Amino acid sequence: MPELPEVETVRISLNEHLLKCKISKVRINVKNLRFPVPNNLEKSLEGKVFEKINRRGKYLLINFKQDLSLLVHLGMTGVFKINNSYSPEKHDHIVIELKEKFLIYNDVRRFGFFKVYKKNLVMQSPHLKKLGPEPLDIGFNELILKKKMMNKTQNIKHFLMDQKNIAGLGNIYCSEILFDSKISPLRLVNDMKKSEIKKIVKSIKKILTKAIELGGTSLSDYKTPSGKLGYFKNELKVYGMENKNCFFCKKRSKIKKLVQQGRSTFFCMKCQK
DNA sequence: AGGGCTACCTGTACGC
DNA sequence: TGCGTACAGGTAGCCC
Repeated sequence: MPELPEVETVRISLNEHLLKCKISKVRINVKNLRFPVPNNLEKSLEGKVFEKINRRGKYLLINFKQDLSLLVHLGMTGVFKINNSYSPEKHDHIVIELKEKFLIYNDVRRFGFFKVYKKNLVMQSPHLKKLGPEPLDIGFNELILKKKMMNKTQNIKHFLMDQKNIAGLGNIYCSEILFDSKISPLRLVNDMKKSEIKKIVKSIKKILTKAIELGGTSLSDYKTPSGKLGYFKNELKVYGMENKNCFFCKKRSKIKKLVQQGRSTFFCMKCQK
């Protein structure tokens, strides 16, 4: 499910609902997520009070008033649900009880994970340490990307997908970003012109910002913690659009699908050079 | 050191 | 209807 816009939407929603709430009880139904749920998670969380929730790339950093940060990755199908009462559903792995509220972690494929850190150590976690820059930071620009591209021979789609280069882009938004910047996903990074890199940076910011405004993209699993869908689905121009007329050149060309590094890429051969 | 590929898991869609 | 297969928003950890 979740790339940067979805995780950011979840972050905003959790912040709205959980700030200052105190955890009364934690129940773990399934221990084997991507990594084992920390042994003492129930004990670590009970009695804790939610503070500001942050995001880095596709990771959530859930902070507590006490000296504790919960690092959460949603994998492919991880969702949080916030309800006033609890009625069990399939794949509810972690149920966190608050005063008159339940926070539930549900994850069909179990690729998500939870890890517990002391506040000052969470940024040192191996997951976060290797992440590239935040694409929506003001300081993120073509010079930073260009530097990362030096001496690399990969195609641009693969490059954008690598979290070491930029944090937060995934399979949907990489196709959409390259379509928006009219750059072919097959282009190799070492022969990209500065003007093209600039276009890509502009498209990254534009697409991600718009997607956050619309609450992310709901394909099958993804919903916000309060159960809302993400409406960027209606803005997708190429992802999942194989054989459809191209949004830009209309009937002159159809969207093609190809597989790069084992992942589907969608693009227009006429518009993207 | 750096890159490429696979495994992890369940659900769904599709062809036969 | 049922079975087999391919594919799905991600990434750690293996191998080369």
